Amino acid sequence: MKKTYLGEFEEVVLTMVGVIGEGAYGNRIVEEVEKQLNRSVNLSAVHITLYRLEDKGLVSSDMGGVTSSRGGRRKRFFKITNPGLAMLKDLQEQRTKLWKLIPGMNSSAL
Amino acid sequence: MKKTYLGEFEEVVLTMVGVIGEGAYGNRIVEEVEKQLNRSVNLSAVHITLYRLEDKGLVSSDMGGVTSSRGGRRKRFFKITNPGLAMLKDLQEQRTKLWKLIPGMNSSAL
DNA sequence: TCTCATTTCTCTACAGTGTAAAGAATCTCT
DNA sequence: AGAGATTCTTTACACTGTAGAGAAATGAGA
Repeated sequence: MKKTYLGEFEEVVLTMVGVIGEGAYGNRIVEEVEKQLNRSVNLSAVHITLYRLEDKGLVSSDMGGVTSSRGGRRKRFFKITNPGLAMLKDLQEQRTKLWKLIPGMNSSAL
Repeated sequence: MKKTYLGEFEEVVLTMVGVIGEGAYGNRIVEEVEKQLNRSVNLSAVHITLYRLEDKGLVSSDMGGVTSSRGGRRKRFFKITNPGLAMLKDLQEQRTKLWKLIPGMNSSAL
């Protein structure tokens, strides 16, 4: 649990963990980012970012069971914490407020 | 004009330039950030960020006239460009879409 | 006009974040 | 037990966040 500041990609990953809900882990998050944002990302970029989020207390993790149908290392599952959700809400509130003050921004898009 | 990626503080500054509209310059932006986000920022942090935004073509700048009532160096005024506004719109659209997918997020806050 | 105080911009520096690549660990199947 | 598959972990470096020092330009007063 370090600073409370959140970088751009950290916010993306945190958001995806929230969107996925149960069963969020490395490759699943990569797929979700590519599907939702149409943006290619690296698996280890996601992992290192998840660790940083965990250091900040915004996500928590535990190792999954040995239920894999196919071979491979055990998955580490992540889920968003209450502070993590609160941070997303703060960002949401902050931005919606500001967007309404910018001429040329379409408020009805909200 | 370099990459198109936008960091967290870069987005804040870009947004403020959009909010202020006419007459956005260093100290004015500092004040606006502290007022809107209740967050203390350094003047040179704002400046270096403005230059990076200008490199990316998201804001443009020109020097102000000699109309200062009190002494001091001339101001450099910044304004948001069309690509800059388009980027904010993209971010807005992207996030509102994702927020609606997260259980526990209040969509009515939008 | 010269110096001073004021205001703002510019440069330098370093920690934090974004991203990729290489490698280690652990599982299933034969 | 060995081979292949899948995922996690470590290492590394460019980009972004932030602060501090200092240079430049303007108005006021001696």
